[in-house]
Amino acid sequence: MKNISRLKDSNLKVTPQRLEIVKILSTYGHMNINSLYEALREKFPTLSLATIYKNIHTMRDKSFLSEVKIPNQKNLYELKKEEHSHIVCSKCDDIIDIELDTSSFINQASSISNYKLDKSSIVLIGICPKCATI
Amino acid sequence: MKNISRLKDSNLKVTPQRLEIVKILSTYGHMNINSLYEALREKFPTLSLATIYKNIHTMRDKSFLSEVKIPNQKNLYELKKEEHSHIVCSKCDDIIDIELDTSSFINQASSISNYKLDKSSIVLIGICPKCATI
DNA sequence: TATTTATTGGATAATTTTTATCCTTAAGAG
DNA sequence: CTCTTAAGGATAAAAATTATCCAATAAATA
Repeated sequence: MKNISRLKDSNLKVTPQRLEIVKILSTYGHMNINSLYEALREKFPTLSLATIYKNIHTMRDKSFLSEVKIPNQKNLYELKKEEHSHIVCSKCDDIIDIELDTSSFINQASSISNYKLDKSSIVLIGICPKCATI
Repeated sequence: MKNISRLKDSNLKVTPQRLEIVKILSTYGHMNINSLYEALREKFPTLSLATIYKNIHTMRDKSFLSEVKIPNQKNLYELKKEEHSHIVCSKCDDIIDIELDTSSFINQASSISNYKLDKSSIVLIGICPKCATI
């Protein structure tokens, strides 16, 4: 199965708990510690909170997942993929990924600041189509 | 004094502690709870941690300051000003403000996502000029 | 396949961070 | 100047995170 090799590729031992973390995160996209915990407990009722923290940390250290910081929300975690930005609805808090061309933006910032920029953490905030109709 | 009227304009009672918070934040720009606490204790050795949390919250609620989330850092707080982005050095963690033209960027994102976007939280990460020379 | 080693998971304690409570003090309206 | 309301300090309580210990297990290797 694909998730198994994904874990192995990152030098992470394959355990049922870890596979479930991957499964849940690929289903829901972004989750904070608590919702991840609750989702995991459905399959593993005895799973310890410490297990989540430990896994989140090792997975983050091995760049298997990344931490996402959204204004007014707890830290979220998502499976690593190509660099992308996030759009969040200020009404329903729904988050989507979006791939944007940031090059002109980063060039602009580089020349103004003289920093050598290589990464970005971009969150755009607004109203999603659903909430807009309500 | 200017800081007094700034507080009053936001319907915040003017206290010595609050004035010092404004002074420190306008000096250092961005601070997390702990460094703010330590800085405040120099002038008010008996200042309680609760005082900071209470003030940070009411000031945030009244849009007197804003919370800034930077990858791999604790929440930071800065005095409210025009919308701007942040650039952070991944070596020395130094943060600077930068005003960028985000309009084309936001337009791009709006048309792709169908969200009505009105705010952004943008952090660009790289190496600052100082660290680049070392 | 069996054995061994190193890592992981679970339980729990310890720390750290944040929030709540209570009472005294002080800002500022009237 | 007096009064009302909010703020500050001390502290407890709660929530979040990290650390520790040991049994269980993944997976390397014999």
